[in-house]
Amino acid sequence: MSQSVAARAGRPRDEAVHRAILEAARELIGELGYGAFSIEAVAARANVAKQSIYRRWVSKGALLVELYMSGLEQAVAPAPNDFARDVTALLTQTVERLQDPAYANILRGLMIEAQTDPALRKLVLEKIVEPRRKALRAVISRGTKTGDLPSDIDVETLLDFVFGAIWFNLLLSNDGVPDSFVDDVIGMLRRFRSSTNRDRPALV
Amino acid sequence: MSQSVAARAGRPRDEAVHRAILEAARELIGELGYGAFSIEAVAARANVAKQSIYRRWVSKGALLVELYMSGLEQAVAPAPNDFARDVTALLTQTVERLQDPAYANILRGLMIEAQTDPALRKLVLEKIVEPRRKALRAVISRGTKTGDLPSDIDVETLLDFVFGAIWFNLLLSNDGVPDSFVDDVIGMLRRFRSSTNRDRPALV
Amino acid sequence: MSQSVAARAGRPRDEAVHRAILEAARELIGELGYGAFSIEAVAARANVAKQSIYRRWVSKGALLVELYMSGLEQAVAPAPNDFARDVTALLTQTVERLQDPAYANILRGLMIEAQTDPALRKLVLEKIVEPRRKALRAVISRGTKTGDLPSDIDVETLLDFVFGAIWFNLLLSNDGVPDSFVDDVIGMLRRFRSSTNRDRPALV
Amino acid sequence: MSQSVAARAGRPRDEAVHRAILEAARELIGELGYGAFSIEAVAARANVAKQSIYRRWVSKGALLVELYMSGLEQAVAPAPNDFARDVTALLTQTVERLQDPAYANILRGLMIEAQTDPALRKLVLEKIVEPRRKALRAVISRGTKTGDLPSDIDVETLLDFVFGAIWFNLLLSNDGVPDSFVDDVIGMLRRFRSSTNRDRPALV
DNA sequence: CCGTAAACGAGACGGTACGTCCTGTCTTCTA
DNA sequence: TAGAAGACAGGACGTACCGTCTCGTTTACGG
Repeated sequence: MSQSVAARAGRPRDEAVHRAILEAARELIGELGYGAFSIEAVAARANVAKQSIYRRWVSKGALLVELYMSGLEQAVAPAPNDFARDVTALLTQTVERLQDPAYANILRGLMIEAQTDPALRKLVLEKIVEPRRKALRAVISRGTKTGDLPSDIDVETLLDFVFGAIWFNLLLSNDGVPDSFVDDVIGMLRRFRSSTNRDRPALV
Repeated sequence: MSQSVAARAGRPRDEAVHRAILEAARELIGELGYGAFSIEAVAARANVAKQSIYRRWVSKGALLVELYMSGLEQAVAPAPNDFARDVTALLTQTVERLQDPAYANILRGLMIEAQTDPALRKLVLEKIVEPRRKALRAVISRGTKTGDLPSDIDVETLLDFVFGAIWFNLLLSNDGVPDSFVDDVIGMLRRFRSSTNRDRPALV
Repeated sequence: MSQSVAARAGRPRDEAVHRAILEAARELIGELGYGAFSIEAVAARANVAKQSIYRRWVSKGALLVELYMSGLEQAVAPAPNDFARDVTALLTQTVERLQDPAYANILRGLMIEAQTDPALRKLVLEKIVEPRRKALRAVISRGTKTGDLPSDIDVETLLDFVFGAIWFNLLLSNDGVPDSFVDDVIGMLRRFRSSTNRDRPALV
Repeated sequence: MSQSVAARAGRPRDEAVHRAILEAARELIGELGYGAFSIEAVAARANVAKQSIYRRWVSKGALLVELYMSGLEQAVAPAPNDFARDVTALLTQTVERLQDPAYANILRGLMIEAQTDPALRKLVLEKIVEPRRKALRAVISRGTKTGDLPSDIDVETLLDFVFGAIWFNLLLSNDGVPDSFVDDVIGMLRRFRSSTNRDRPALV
């Protein structure tokens, strides 16, 4: 929680080393895939000692997390205007990033590592998964207020649906997340809207 | 012609060896997780030569596929009565299997291996993913005819939602697929129900 | 010692198989050297079952022995005329056979196998080493009678010298047994002769 | 310039590891023979990673070479007094070392490996064979000057004889190099002695 | 001429060792 | 202390052969 890192004794970490590692890692995983992504390979490509990597990240997974985050532009909160446009903006941002093989492979690698590293699994949830869910949760929440979604929609399950589908396509499908994905989701969300309008009165 | 498979020359594969491997593998992955699942460990526990494993399966992943399938009872087609009950039956079967740590770990392992093995990814889709999708697709299809679901629902995206959510929970969530999952899905599906008839025109 | 093998029940050994194995073995060891000479490789090249090899020879070494002997023409006893010519004839025969890479490699292989197989070591001594020594021993013996060699020469050590030098060159030298070898030996043997003539009278 | 070898970067090789490997190797090959001498066995007995062996020696044979040399006391040049005593001293040293099963097995192993490894064959010649030949060559050379040997003796063939006989007995004979060997050689060398002066013309 | 019995191709099997790769830690020298 | 370099114990990989075994099929001979 201490923000300004207490200046430690001795030689300070070299920022250039940090960057060189991230760059080498991104190249490797982007060009050759996760299979070629080993600490040794990264160190070799970055002309850096293995120890310099372990000094900064506790595991391959931790490096992947930073690798994923380092390229993230500040996620701009969508101007709250139109529900469909907000959803589209949010998901398009996510999906487009997955067109980049580097990003896609980083996420694949994170998923692999998380399976045998509980600490990393937690980290992935906190740093990568939850922020995205939070953003979509906010949009959905606004949608329930504008009537674009039923007010009693099961938000968490809906989030599981949407992000689950993205992960699934990323990890298993032949062509990654399909181009039509965002539209498809919008199409599904529209289904809920109407159910609100007409059903609800009849039932309650 | 009644001889379905021409008897190959040479000593036939020993069925007991086959079983011993699968059993050892299931024990290892069930008790110690995917991290302990190495060909060497399986061979050692099964009292079998490594080569006897490589002779049967081209990769760790291929073994995992058979491991997953070997325990599958014939999937009984649900008696086509009630939509909600059919969905419940189908998903409960799937979700309950994931309570078994062995099955869950097998699927986690498959996901890991599939990331660096395109042939395996295809195999997983064909042998594991698609059959389940097919089953749910059939139930959904019946649902559209009985009016439980709108007839123009986007079936494939819906399947992505449901199975994506399952995979996501299996791979990343703290507690695996939640107990309420099947009910949650039913709840979501109900949202679509009455929307079928004629609210589309009103919206578009 | 029973010469006519008692006719056993069952299918008799196939002589063609026998020959095919020897032929394949000779090709392999001649062309690719002893490193490529494995039972599996021989069986594969001969289109023969491994068992058919083990049925005939207890070990790789035993096969090598037969391989070595199978090509040996009956060693003609040199007509007892001139000492130097007898020695030359005998050694030339030996040395020339070693020009054939197949023979040379067979002997190298035999030496290798003999190091870890006492039974084979004995066999090599009996079947390959001793016959040659016996032949040279006879020539030397005649030489002592004709005065070409001193009568009290240490025959066994002399045999060790000559055949030791051959083995040494075969196994370690850059170019195998040198072309001049037979002449060199004759030259050395001549040294002994003269010692007889002059020393002996003075000494005895 | 006093720093004979530029200190290489990185952690230096651990001298204790080096010794542990040699010791384990010597024990194995001495007690159990060359058949038990595998890199894996050596690593296991030395409590050392296989890689630590491969890092130091390119092959089993290279390790054997060092193993052979590591125990060699500085070969003291024999005080040039009596020819027979010099020869005796030199050969006794060689032969006695072969009484040690470890040394004998090391040389047997070297011979085995050299047959399929040309680089090793060269190394054995350079590091093991040639130094011994050089030593005996020097003694012989002195012998020709003192009249103990004819001045025009064929030195290299003589060396082939002596060392060939040693190798031959080491590799194939029932009891290794015989106890009488050194005396036998001396006896043979004496044969040459008086032949030096002028019997050549008489013979040719 | 029919059954017994071994030979035969084929290839499975338990084992052992190979040489390589990578992990995460360590030890050195040089900033 | 950081950093490059690389050693280290350990673990697993996938491959190659070993010598034995178990199949189905073939080929003699002896009753």
